[in-house]
Amino acid sequence: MKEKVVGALRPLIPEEVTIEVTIPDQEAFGHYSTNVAFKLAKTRGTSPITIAEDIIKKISTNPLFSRVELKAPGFINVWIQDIEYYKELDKILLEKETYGKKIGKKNKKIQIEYVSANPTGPLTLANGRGGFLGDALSNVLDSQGFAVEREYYVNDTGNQVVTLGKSLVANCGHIPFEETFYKGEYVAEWAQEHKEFIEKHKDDPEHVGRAAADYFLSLIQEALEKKAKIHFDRYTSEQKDIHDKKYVEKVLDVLKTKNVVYEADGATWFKTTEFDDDKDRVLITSKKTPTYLLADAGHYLETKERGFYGKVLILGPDHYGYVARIQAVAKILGLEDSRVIITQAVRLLKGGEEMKMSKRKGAFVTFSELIDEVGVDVARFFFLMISPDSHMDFDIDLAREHSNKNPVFYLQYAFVRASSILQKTECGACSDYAPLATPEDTLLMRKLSEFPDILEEVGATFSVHRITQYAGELSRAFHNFYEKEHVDGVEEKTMRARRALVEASQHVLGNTLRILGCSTPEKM
RNA sequence: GCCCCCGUAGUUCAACGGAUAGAAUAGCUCCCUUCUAAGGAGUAGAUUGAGGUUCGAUUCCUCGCGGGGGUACCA
Repeated sequence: MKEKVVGALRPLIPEEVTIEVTIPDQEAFGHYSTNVAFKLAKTRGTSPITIAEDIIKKISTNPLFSRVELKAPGFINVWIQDIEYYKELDKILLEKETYGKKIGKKNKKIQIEYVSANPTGPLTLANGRGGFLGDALSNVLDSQGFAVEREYYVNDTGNQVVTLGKSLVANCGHIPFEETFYKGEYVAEWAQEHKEFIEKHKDDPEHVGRAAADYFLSLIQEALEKKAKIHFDRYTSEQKDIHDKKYVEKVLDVLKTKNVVYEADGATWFKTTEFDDDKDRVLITSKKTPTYLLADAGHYLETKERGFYGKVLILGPDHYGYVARIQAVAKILGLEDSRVIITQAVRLLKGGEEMKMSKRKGAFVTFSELIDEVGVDVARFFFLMISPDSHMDFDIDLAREHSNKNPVFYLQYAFVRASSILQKTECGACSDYAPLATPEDTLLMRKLSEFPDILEEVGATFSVHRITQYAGELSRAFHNFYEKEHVDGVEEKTMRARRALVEASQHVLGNTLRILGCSTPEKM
């Protein structure tokens, strides 16, 4: 609907001025509102009022609007003709679960990499936050016509695997324990269960580490796919897909041809300072081992070679320092659209006191445990409500209490109520929506039509939490409608119109839940 | 030290530079002969401080004050 409003204004506004159209928080200011008059006033040197008056004169005859109004100091507020909303209802009833999706060729390949937790232990809450975000963002981009690949990059080789192996060997008492080793319960458990295996391979910690890593990865996969419903198209193996396929060597050659590589102090460096980094970074150490940056660069090259025009990398707060250098890689390789989203920390509280999460120290509540505690829909919705930039406090003691009061139930309950009405009423198709005249009817009707606009906006800005916001507004509109208006037991024409409205609501409520990755229960 | 994020109701979070700063939850008052009360109506409650830019600042800039994270030839 927003698109139509912009379309009506477009011919009147110079091309270089972007037209912003918002939905005012109160109906007295119109269904839609724009501030273009303010923007034009700046360049033209006339008052916003004069400009707005001029624009209003020209659009007031447009059949799209039922009313157009100037509001001081220069807002242009418009009301949409009912017929436009009726058309939208028809569209929803026709398109059903595809309403809001952009159909057509999916020729833009974009890769979303998320979680990518090292297989050295269970998933943390921070991993989960990025996981939910990546999963939901993938759903949105998919709906907006991108060919999305959901990727988990598995660091299944290198130093940390050796360290994990050594931690296990040390756990069985074959070598002394060192400060850098992994300490969690999970390490001790695995060591206990594989005593003989570890003893046999105690001189090859990498072998031990790899076996354990394989096991931890299988646990992670199970927790993600089955429990958290966070899905991936591809688990890319650093060893098999990058090292074995020579991407490390290949990318080094590429970087060299771009003149951004030099030798110093026996190491090979990448001139990332030319790309807003604080300092240059090492690609190959003086001991002639490649760093993770080089392997990751190989990974980016592999993505680029498989035809992706863009990549979104979702990382936890501990990887902030990595952004500049990986963006340098993306730029050099010519990846058209490379974005990095840093999710801020999830602070875990217990009875109001902070609990430190640390894989190495082993003191933490895992992502799986959280889901066991509150359920996947609640955890997902709660995490997705919050902007990735916000630090997040999660009190595990209040978790169950939160779960009983979580807004996701409010949304699901609206869906259940809609489904229930549809089951209990029966009538033919509706051809006349005019009986939808009460404030509750029309507010709900208008709210439904916002759904495609929200998806489009999130597709462009990646602000997934806007969807959970919208979900709250939509379900509120529905519950209000449900309380005040009846479908059953009213006059035939009204019943037909209302039932159609309920059916449309059920589709949009369902679509909202599905795009967030939450379930759509028929009963609660 | 330097870099990044955050600071909004008692609490957890919203608010492309827009209009009377929104929700949820906790509190208080009401509403179940009604398509599921996991609901609805009402009430009370907030922008860390000082400057600046602007017609307009929670939002942008500067400086404080708080909290978190990052600053390896580790990953």
